[in-house]
Amino acid sequence: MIVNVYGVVKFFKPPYLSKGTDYCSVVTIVDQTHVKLTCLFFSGNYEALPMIYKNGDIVRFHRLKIQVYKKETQGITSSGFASLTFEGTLGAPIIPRTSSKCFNFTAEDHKMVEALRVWASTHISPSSTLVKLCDVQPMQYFDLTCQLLGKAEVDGASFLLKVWDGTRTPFPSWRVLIQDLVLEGDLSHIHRVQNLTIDILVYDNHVQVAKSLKVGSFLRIYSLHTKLQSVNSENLATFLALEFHLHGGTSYGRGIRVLPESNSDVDQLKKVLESVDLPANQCLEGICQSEHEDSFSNISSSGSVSLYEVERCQQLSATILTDHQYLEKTPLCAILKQKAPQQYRIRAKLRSYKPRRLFQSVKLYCPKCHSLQEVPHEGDLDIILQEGATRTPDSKLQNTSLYDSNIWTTKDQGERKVAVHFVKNNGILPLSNDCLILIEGGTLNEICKLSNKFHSVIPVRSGHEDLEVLDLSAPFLIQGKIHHYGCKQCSSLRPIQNLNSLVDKTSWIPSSVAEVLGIVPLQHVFVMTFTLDDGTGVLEAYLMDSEKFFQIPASEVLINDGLQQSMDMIMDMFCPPGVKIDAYPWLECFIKSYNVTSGAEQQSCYQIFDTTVAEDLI
DNA sequence: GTTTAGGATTCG
Repeated sequence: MIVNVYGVVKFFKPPYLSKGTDYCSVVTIVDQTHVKLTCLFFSGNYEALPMIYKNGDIVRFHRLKIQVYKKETQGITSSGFASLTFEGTLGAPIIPRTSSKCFNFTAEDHKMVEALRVWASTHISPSSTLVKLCDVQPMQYFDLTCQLLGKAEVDGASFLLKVWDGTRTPFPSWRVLIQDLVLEGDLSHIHRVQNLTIDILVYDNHVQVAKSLKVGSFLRIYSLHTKLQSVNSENLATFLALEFHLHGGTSYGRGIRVLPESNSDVDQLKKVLESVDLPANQCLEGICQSEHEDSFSNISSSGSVSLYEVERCQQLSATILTDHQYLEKTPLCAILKQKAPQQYRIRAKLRSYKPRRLFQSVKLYCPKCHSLQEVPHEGDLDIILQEGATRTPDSKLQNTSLYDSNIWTTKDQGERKVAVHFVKNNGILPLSNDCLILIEGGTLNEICKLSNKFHSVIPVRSGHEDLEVLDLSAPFLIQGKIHHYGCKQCSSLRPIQNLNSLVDKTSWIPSSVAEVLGIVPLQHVFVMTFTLDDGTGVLEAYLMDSEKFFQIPASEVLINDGLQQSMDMIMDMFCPPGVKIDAYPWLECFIKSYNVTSGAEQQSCYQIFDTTVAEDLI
């Protein structure tokens, strides 16, 4: 059949040249019925395809043909196809984007767009992939709204785009080597804002599009990939740089789209770009970085270098203090002679550190009793869960006002019973990604699979009067891959029915869940010993950090390859392998001394505080 | 009124 249909865009691929004769765009829409429809659009005319800029946009398709492909209903362009697209933001002006010269738009249509906006505002998650450069993380895919400042051919398969959005990346952008004179753009402007520009390499099918872009135009680049790389330079041992890649293909909507000047996001971007305080920015941050700017070596640096900037370069430090900047530096030899407790600002190099393996440095810390314990291994966890699974789910504890229950009996596993209790929100079951489930008798493998589907999982067992949290050797709450643990000494477990006291039963904030269940949550921390050397003496200081020092959450590092890579690169930057200590970077640290008594002997020990990796200078 | 693509991340 041929239909006219309204919907909210849930997914889309911006128009791209197909292998046939036409441009192609794939769009998935959804509406109040929660039914999704994936549509394929073809046209020899780029403008004739729906002008979708982001998920959440509202569309109206006319003369859409409905067909079946692989047992799924799909929409496809039929002759006379036409579309209208509207911004999805509540309250935004209702202005149709279309290439149609004439179309009907009644008061009823107006109401339809508004109704879809209202529905989308609570049912479609706001586009989390739209990220400013200051918020990009290493190893991330995101959509970038930016202005094109320069472009250059690199080779047949890749092309360089230099863009900015007025904010500064947490790590300096890599600089792609290009031949002199191939960079198209206002070179002096690019030089002026170089600390705010990033280099993006686009590959394969995107090269043709990139070539045709006009410098100065506003772009949205979809599914741009970041990667953190350690780079060797002549005057610094190593530093970290963020690479930006637009890989070949169109998976996940990878592509580039030019945004019209009338677009509201472009409007906002322009305001940000105009308010960028160039002279101040350049003076404070430009100099150190320009040392390793290779693609600009052909551009003469104008103006003189102030003393302040020179000093800043000489002081180049891989860590900085987050407080106590007023303190004078103390040489290590002086600290070693003094009695604890004291506080010092020091400047030293990291001669070595322990443990060498990352997973050995992550521990669980109780902020109440200050005890430290190991993160349970997967194998141990499986055993703990299996022990918890020996009791048979008690049918009296199923289907309460708090949850709906279901029981499964496994085959060929001794008739093991698994009970899953789905926690309701005001008597109604939420969508699975908002839903907390309680599971009795599940294996680690089953729990992991369920935690991918559901917001949160709590392993439980049947008690006398209520379900109970398992022994605190097991995580009391599992969210995605993150396991939340509680302190055995400090917690006094309360019944599961206490979850009823949480008003919003869809957000499941770990600290709130812990509180109502009487659990004192443990914190994931890095625990490491740094051997610091400033040439006057050597001192061992320990570091305990949840995410302030490395700016990497210890709770996630063991389950995230990208974070592990970042962590390894930071440590390699502090302590570059195969390099003499002279070439190591300086670390500026704040340390506290304290006394430890063991038997009759008293010893001074040291801990690093209020210090963080200097992202802007490494 | 053919074909293209038919959502589902990477060579770099």
